[in-house]
Amino acid sequence: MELRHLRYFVAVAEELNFTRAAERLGIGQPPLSLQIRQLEEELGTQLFRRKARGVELTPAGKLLLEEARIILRQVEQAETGVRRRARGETGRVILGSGGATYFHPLIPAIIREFSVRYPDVVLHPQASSTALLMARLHAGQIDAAFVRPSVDDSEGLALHLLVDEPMVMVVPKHHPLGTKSSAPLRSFTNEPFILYARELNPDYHDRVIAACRDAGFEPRLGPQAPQILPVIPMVAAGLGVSIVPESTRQIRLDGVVYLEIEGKVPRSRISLAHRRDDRSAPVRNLVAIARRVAGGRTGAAGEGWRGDPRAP
Amino acid sequence: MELRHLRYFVAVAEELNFTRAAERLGIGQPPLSLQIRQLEEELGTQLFRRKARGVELTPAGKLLLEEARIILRQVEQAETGVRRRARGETGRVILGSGGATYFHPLIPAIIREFSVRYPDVVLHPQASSTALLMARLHAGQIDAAFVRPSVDDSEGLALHLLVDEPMVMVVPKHHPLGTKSSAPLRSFTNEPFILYARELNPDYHDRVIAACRDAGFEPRLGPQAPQILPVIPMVAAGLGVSIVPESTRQIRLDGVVYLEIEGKVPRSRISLAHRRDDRSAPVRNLVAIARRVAGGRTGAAGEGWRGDPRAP
DNA sequence: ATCTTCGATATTCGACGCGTATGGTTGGCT
DNA sequence: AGCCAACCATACGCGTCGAATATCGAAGAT
Repeated sequence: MELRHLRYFVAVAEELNFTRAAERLGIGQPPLSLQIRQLEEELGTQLFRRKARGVELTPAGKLLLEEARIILRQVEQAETGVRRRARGETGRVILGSGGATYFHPLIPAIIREFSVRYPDVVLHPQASSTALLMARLHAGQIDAAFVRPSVDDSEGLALHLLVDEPMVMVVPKHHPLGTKSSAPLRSFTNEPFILYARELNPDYHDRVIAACRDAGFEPRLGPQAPQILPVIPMVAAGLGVSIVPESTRQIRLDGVVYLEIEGKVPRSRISLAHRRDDRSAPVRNLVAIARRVAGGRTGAAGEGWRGDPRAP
Repeated sequence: MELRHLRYFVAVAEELNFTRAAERLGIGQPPLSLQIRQLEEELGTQLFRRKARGVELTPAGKLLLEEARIILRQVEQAETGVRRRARGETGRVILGSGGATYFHPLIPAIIREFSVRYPDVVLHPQASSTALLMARLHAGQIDAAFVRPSVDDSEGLALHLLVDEPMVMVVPKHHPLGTKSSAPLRSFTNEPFILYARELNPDYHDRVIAACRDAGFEPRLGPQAPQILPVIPMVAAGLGVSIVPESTRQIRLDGVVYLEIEGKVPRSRISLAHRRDDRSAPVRNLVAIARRVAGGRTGAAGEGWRGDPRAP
């Protein structure tokens, strides 16, 4: 049996007239008669009772009409379903977010935009550390992730630069610098410097150290934080000072003060990472939307997420 | 899209190898490749990712695999469903029963046998009077009925004789005849004779009267009963005497006594009636089973349902 | 580097679905 | 009663499409 048989059968069953059904199908009446006859022979039973004026359905024909309609509808739904899946309009994206990237307004904006454009793609957000996310990406456990990457192209992963934001100093409220709104980085000489654990993101760690050396001092290492985010409450607790991406200023924790860095400003990038060989349409769409929402800010020397307080 | 595409697709998706799938389908590999390509073009997307060693499903392919399996299963079920319906193994029969026919053991035996043989045919039993059942048959409200018919072939209805049973006399317990086990019909001379209303089954009525005249007397008409069945309690109530089909002896009502008729014994027939133009398979099957269960008793001069107490 | 595996391509053949022409039956109209 | 119109079945030629055979090409495996 082929779908043609069912399509023809439904047409005849609805018209109860071979000639009209054939016209509706855009074929001649004789081939239609033949196809119906074939169907009847294959099923071993009459489907229509041929009367002088048109035809009528036999009980078996009535049953087949119900079934055929269901099948044809299902085929149609399968077609559009597959097409939509291919366009990335349905499906699932497990989306990681690390390094406190979700505090940058661009990230929720991207996610919001994607959800609006692709409401039938189920997003599974997952917050973790950049290093863990990279590993899970490789392992196929997640599909994409917002990260502050160490290298621009780790094996097999594609990275799309979205943000390049300046970092800011963060000190306890009652720190001598607490009344200022900016300071040179070297003000941190001899201050206990809270850092993101090196194992989890060597690049970030090293860039911070390098920034200090650039500013002319060797940071006095204080306690380590497992992620960027916990650095803030640790500073609030008076365990030391640190520098963090400007977007974490969103965390208006009582007890901490953010200062813009005078002089050469270290910067931190946010990229969207996914497997390079992942041709999945939803991920492609996510990347496209991310780049679009990031807009002009995607350049290698991209701006911060707002009025760029960068040094000359 | 045709079912062929789906069948081929599922084979490839299951084997993940065009060559093996083609073997399984009993076709060559090149045509299989072509059909899959056609399907992909129609859907506007790749369904397989061709790798050096075999192929793998794309996300759209995975979705289509699920859908295709469902569709193919549904097509199969539709086929077998239609075949079964055509054989009368599924469906519905509205089955009337009139004239107290259901007290003849053959009737429940037929119904039981039919239910066992065709467990998926839903039987809707309906007890009524013979005349009403005939009308409903004509109107298509019921499909078949056990009746004690007046004529052997009313317009458009086919009748299959199942039973030809003797009638017996029924008298109140304290009637002078109440101690006997048989009597001549003329013992009813001058007794009030309870009869089934003539309008509802003229034939039955007339045959009873004729039997009395044969026996040499004119029955003295007593009260009328709307159906055969209520005759028995009316006799028990002392309203008169009557004759009833032997099978109603099953009703062992306190206060009535049944007597075999000596001499020429009037008889009553049970037939299975259905519309002559009704080719519905379940009805055909019901007729076949009824004739089989009725066995040798179907002859025009068929026996009673047990040891035939017929006059010579 | 060579061989093997496996899918793609090219070409021919055959079957089947479709169109045109025609026949046959039945119900309705005059 | 007879003719006509409606409508399905049959007959036959044509074109398309699906399948088989032969061959190629790419990518792992040894």
